[in-house]
Amino acid sequence: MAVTQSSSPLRGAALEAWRGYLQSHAGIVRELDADLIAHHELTVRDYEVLLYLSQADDRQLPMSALSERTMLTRSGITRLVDGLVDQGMIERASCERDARVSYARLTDAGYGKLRDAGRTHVAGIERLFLSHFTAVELEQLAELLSRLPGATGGGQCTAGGPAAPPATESCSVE
Amino acid sequence: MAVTQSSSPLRGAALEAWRGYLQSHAGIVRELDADLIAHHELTVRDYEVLLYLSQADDRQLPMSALSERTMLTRSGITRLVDGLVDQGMIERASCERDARVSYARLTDAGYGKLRDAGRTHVAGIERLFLSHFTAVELEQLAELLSRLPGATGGGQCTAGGPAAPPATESCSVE
DNA sequence: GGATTGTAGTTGACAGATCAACAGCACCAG
DNA sequence: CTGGTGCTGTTGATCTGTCAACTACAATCC
Repeated sequence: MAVTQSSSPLRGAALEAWRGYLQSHAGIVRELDADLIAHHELTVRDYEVLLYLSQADDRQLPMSALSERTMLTRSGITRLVDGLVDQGMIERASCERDARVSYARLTDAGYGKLRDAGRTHVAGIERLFLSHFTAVELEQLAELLSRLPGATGGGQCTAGGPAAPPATESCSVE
Repeated sequence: MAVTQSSSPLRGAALEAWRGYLQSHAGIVRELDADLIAHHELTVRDYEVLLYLSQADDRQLPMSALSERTMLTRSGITRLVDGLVDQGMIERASCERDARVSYARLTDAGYGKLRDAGRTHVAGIERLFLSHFTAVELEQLAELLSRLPGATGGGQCTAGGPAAPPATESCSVE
């Protein structure tokens, strides 16, 4: 389990890897957020939600599915979606089969906004993250990061709803 | 520059790498935080601040130096430090040479708390992050992540204060 | 010296997210 | 069909951190 020396200080590559992991994340997310807000009045979180919806069947997803994908709390998602509903990008819909679930559905306006913002966002990701690596390195990185907790699969929708994840995902609307 | 195709959707390894990066970070930090709070009533941020102070000369650092290292705003650091002062882990000190700067100095109580919490925290980092990689892989990872913005060097103290970073850093008090 | 410019830190107002508690519904056991 | 258990989503209270504005001081230029 490699936890035998758990009380020894972190050293060398281990420390660098960990620090790099933490600090780069903070810096990149902050800048992506600033970019998206400046150009589209949209948060990275907002964008993420719109994106997930755009990839789902009928462009809708139960709240809890959004919660899992975004790593937010259910209550966090409720409030985030509230905001997007106020802006007209999302509308709520009820589920016929299970009256507990409430779908968040992407509106046409939301889809349009997502397309616009997507250009900015993908450009940002490439500039701040992808452009620093070669294709081979990206594969290495993907493989390494996939072993970490939370990164596995992304989590399916546990509700019996029709929210089967599409086979090929993308990070901007195509 | 590799930004020529900036409007194309992210695919394959690029997408996996990026998703893994985001999701693993959220999951790991959340769990580390829960661990530390449960066992020591301390946030990861709190821990980070105490750690940086413990590594500095005289166990003190100007607020802005803390701000750079933690990737927090100056105002964020003010409030975080306020909390740690209330808990008696940090005390404020003024600078003789520059009346604008205010040092945060680690108290003995804070140092003790840091030592205790360090065991939990390092164990958590090893369990959630390090244990998934070999030594060679950690070197690769460190090298790859070091290219990302925000991960470079960690930033020195811009104030003329005596806060020269130590040559060998560690991630827990030794 | 005196004015200008820039830096360090704090504060008020606010956004973002969490936790705990709750209401409504599904489902299984009896 | 009735009761218990568990899941979904929302709400109130709270916390954390940001932004913008401000004070106080330093440094530079005239």
